[in-house]
Amino acid sequence: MRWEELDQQPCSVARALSVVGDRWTLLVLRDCFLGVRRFDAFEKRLGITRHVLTDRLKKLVHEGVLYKAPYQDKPRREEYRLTDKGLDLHPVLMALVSWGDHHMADDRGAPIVRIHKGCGEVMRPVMVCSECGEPVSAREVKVEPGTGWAAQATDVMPIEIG
Amino acid sequence: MRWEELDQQPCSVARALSVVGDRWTLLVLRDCFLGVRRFDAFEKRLGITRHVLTDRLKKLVHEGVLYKAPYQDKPRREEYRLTDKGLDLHPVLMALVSWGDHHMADDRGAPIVRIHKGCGEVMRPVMVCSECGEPVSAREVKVEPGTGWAAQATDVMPIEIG
DNA sequence: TCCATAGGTTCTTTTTTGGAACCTTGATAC
DNA sequence: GTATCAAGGTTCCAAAAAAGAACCTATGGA
Repeated sequence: MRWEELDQQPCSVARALSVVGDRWTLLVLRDCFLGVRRFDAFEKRLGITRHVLTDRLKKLVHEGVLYKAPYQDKPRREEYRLTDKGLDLHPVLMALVSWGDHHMADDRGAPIVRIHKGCGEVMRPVMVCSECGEPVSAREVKVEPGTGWAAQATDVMPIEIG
Repeated sequence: MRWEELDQQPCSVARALSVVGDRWTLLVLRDCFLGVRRFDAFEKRLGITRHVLTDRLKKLVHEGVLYKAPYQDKPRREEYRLTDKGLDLHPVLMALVSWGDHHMADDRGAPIVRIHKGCGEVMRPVMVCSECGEPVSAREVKVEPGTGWAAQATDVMPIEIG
């Protein structure tokens, strides 16, 4: 499979990664969630080349994850903001943050802490089951083909992890 | 910032992405969570080139996300399995699945469904606050520097998203 | 002897990045 | 009026990474 065919796979992970799965995209989105909106701010913070930044922002707008909103005329300037589709990526960033805090932090601890406005406490994100509310780990989830499953000769049925 | 310097950033997202943030790594891990363990199985399922697959598996072993376990002698063969550090990436994959199911599915619905063994129901993963147990969305989280924060001239303080 | 299998390595070509310079529109300084 | 600056790009070239195919090694079987 070529990278460009990813979005046609019968797999939500593959389809999601076809949008956010390349080198800089999730870092651009991290900055979006931190409130960064302008081209030169992304450039300065990320140290990304302008060429690549242009490309990633265009792609994210095209996919409906960001939208361009004018913030002045004469000369016209536009900034990039998260759409609802983009805001829905928050759990992905939170999951990465959580893993990074746990497994990649140095001895000084987490560089950034998150406070849940609802309860006012410093929080960790926890993944729970939508049905029973219990935290879910890898071994507690079984996968099965769903309605969108279209088996192809090259597909391998998912099996359970041991 | 060059891509290779990502792991030195004072940001858990950047550090996490320095391990799993390139083109094929998260797809390799998806297959690990589905029970795939052998080189040729990854190759057939992903359609990735052998060169890139070798490189990604080596990197994941080096980072402690996978480990090699022998499954036969004469000739010696080894398979790749998730370590605890690797299993902890499950929420990242779940978050991507959830977003993909919601925003990238075609009209046939999700290709794969997940069943929570604990309650037996078809589940969606939900991100909740570790302190109060309520679901958290992007707008309900405030970020602040933590103990590992080491401000540098080029750093920009996180601001709240609007 | 010939073929197959698992797990790679090597080679060449095509795409992506990195890095720097240049362009455009208007605002402001001299 | 000329010079400079800012934001948000585009263009060009070199370096790095990925795609695609062929080759290598150890063993086992027909």
